[in-house]
Formats: sequence, structure tokens, C-alpha cells
Amino acid sequence: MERRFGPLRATSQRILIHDALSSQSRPVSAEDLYALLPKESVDLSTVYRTLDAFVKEGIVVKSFFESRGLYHLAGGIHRHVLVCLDCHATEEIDDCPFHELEDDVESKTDFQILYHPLELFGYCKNCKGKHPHKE
Amino acid sequence: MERRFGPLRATSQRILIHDALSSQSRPVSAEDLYALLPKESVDLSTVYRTLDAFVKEGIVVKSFFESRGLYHLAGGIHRHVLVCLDCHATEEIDDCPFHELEDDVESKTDFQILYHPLELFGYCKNCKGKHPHKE
DNA sequence: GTGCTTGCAAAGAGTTTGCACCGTC
DNA sequence: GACGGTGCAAACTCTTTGCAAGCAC
Repeated sequence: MERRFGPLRATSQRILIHDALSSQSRPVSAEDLYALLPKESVDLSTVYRTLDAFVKEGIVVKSFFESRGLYHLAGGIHRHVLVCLDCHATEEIDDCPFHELEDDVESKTDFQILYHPLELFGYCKNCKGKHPHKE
Repeated sequence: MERRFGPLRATSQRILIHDALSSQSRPVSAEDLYALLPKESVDLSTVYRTLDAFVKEGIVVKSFFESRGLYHLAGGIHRHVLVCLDCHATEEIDDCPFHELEDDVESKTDFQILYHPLELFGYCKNCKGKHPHKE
């Protein structure tokens, strides 16, 4: 039953949170995650604190989508999405042409890149008729 | 002194907001924009409502950066940024290899794409030593 | 004049923080 | 036993909303 979170202590709350995260195939918000945990097992503020700690350890990756933070285990998920500015419909894009660019950017900037969420904003087919074609 | 915001009425508040936006070379938050306006000329809630209306008209583009909404006039700015997960240092990337992909995605998905903010998350050169190399 | 827009105030979501107690190492 | 971690409650930031008055068309 030994688990390691780097320098972080292996509390029951952290184990629960880590387990819940690993059961998810896409990024979840702190509140989503809280809802996945057994009732009363972990406080919501602890969920936030734990996720932050995991992010600092590189265990978890945080991204942002429409003003909320989303979390997932590092080394996993890839979320690329189209968002309609009018009706907020979203559609996922499967192929990602971006991995090759990562290496390029890493060498130019000296960052170690872990994750590259991508959102494309525009109008979906139902809404684009309602708006003049800007560009 | 005639200005047109599509079907939106040309109120003094909207003109002020539009002017303030066009003076900015990078995306600003609603509160930033509010601070740019003459004191007491526009209420903060009106700034939010106006920006939303402009977004629906395609006059303004909204993106999100670390949980807050950022706004800029359509057809202008391009913000691509590296973010350090530890110290939150940011660095901008200049070249964008993504325009060619846009056409591709547009034809596949039937979206009309206006804007593609991009954030790459990882560790900066000062912080990457502190974290085990995950992948 | 009609109905979109506004200011004001209040509410709401999501997230953070202070503090005393608790549990891991 | 020390010190990091937790629950609880309160505070905070950013944003949205209801309503009556105001202004563009």
C-alpha cells in the first residue's frame, strides 16, 4: 500500500484524489473530482490544495477551459477543441500537428514542455451564418 | 461621428469601450479595460455586457488565460505563450505554424475559425531542475 | 414611443486562506 | 515528536443578473 508522491506525504486524501484522477479519461475540474470522491472523505479545499501540490510535483497537469481550471494526470490526455463563440458548441479535433513543433520550441526557449492544450475559437456551422465574415 | 457595431446601438459607453480596446496592443481583461476608461464613464457590469455583445458580433475576440477572460479586437493580435507550471513565468513565442492548419480544420469541421490562442505548459529553465522528468 | 442599454446592488461561481487540530514520517 | 496536511468557515476575485430608469433609433 506504499505510494509515492515525491516529497509529499501519502495521506488517505491524496491517495483517493490520485485514484479518482486516474479513473478519468479527460481533464476534470476540482469540483468534478470532488463529486467523484466518497462523500465526506475529503474537503473541497483539500482537493484544491492537493491538486496544486500535485501540479508543482509534475504529477498532475492543469489547464484552463472557459475560466475554470481542469486537471489530469501528467503524461496522458490531449485535449484539442473547437469552441463556437456564439452558441458555445464544442467539437474535439483528433489529429495534432503540434508534437513536432514542441521540440523546436523547447530548443529555442529552454522550456521543458509538458502539455499543450489548444482551443480554436470561431463560429460553428449553425452560427456562422448569423455573423458577418470578419477578417 | 457615426459608428457602427452591427445591430448594436452606438451608445457612448460602447464607443468608449471600443476606443479603449483599439488602443491596446495585447489582450486585456474586463477590469483592465475598465481602468482605462474615464472615471465613472461606464459601469463595470456594462463593460462585461458590452464585451460579450461585441464577441457575439465578431467585433471582439475573447480568450482565457489562467482563469480570466481576455479581450481584444478581432483580426489583430496573436498570443502564443509558454507558461511555467512552477513559477508561472511566461514567455511569448513569435512564429506560429498554425495558420496552415486552420484551413485544414475548417474544411474538416465546418467551423469558421477566428482565433487560436495557444498556451504551452511546462517548466522554465530555472524550474525544470526541480522536477523529475515526467513523460 | 419602443425596446435595447445602462447603473446599481446583490448574488453567484470558482478558488484561496487562516487557524487549530490531526496524522505521517 | 515535529511538521506537513486537513477540515471548517470565511474571504476573495471575477463575472453575471434583476430591475427600474435612460437613451438611441
